Amino acid sequence: MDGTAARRQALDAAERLFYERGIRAVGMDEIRTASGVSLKRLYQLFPAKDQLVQAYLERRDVAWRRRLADRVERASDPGERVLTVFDFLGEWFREPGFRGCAWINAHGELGATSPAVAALATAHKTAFRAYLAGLVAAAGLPDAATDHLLLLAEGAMVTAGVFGCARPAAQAREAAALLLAAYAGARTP
Amino acid sequence: MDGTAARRQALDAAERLFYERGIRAVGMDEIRTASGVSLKRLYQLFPAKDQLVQAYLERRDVAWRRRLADRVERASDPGERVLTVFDFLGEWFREPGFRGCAWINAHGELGATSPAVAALATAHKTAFRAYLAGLVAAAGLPDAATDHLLLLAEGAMVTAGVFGCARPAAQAREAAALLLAAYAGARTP
DNA sequence: CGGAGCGGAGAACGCTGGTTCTCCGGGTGT
DNA sequence: ACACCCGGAGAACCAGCGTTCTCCGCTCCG
Repeated sequence: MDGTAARRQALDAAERLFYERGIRAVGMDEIRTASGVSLKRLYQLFPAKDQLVQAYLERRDVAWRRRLADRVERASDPGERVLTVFDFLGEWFREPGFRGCAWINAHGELGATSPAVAALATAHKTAFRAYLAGLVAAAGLPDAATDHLLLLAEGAMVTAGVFGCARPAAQAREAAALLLAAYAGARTP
Repeated sequence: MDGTAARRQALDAAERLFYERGIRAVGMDEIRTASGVSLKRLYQLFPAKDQLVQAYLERRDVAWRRRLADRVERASDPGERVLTVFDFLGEWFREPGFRGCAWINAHGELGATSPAVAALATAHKTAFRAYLAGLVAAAGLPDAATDHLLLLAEGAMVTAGVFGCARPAAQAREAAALLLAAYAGARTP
């Protein structure tokens, strides 16, 4: 097994376990068992658990935002694209094992004690917000819409996580559609 | 020091430390030092850390919802009351040491391993939603408004927590005001 | 004044988990 | 064939922490 394969397997196991159970609840030993990568190798690849945690959050950030973008691009109308974000959320919430937003969870668990984790969480949310801002601009919506939609999306993530239910995605989509209509109404009264 | 005073001091210290740093990051020894309650007494009052955690979440739930209700009741107009929720959030976010919603954080950290914590988090959010539903009904708004407002409020809490900034409260209030106008417009077009 | 019980301080205990070390087998170059 | 290196398995080490125990002084009652 070469280095990149070991790295991938380690990150796969770490991602599954950290997300499923929380970061501090998972020991390195368990990651070794789940990944089949020996402790020695694990510590060569990631000299401390912290770094494995950071690599997990970074890789998941890239993958999550690519999945979002892929899903959104299946809609062609700029106005529709904004709402597609909430369809994506609904599909995500329905996946088995969904347990809320990994960055919100990591921030709540470790944000106070690990500046690196806190920074990765804000970086992820900043990137998500920037992506939304692009959709909002392309749809000709007012700038304020970015933050309104961000709040609906974040609210849907936590609510779905805490209640273990996908409905918040549809409710957020409804609210977003009402807001979109309200912006349009205000522009051309 | 009698039992109820010791209990209060223990919970005060636990609440401050658990909220500030995360639950697993705080040891019983630290709670003893911060509260001045001996370990022996601590374990008489709360036979295990779990129970102290649950008592913390329960007491904070009551206090938080009372503060919310007190703040909202300062507005008299039913429509205004709904928006006052977001003013309350803004004041909360601005308090020194604000670090997001305690129940969202606890759920992210322990929800997967402690059914009791998960249940307390959903109970708190259910109670908050029920309170919103009362305000929505009193204002004559459609039922769907409850969940829309809930999502905005939850989104504001996480966003303020992750970015360490109070603006999301004002943005959520803006979005809520737009939604309120949209409901009114739909009812009397 | 003496003993008994209560409570505090902090040590002790056992377990968990992050990190390192030891031992060993298997492949490789000469 | 033989020395050598790489990597795996798992033990070992050490610190932190939940929980319990020991010792001691104080107070309260006879």
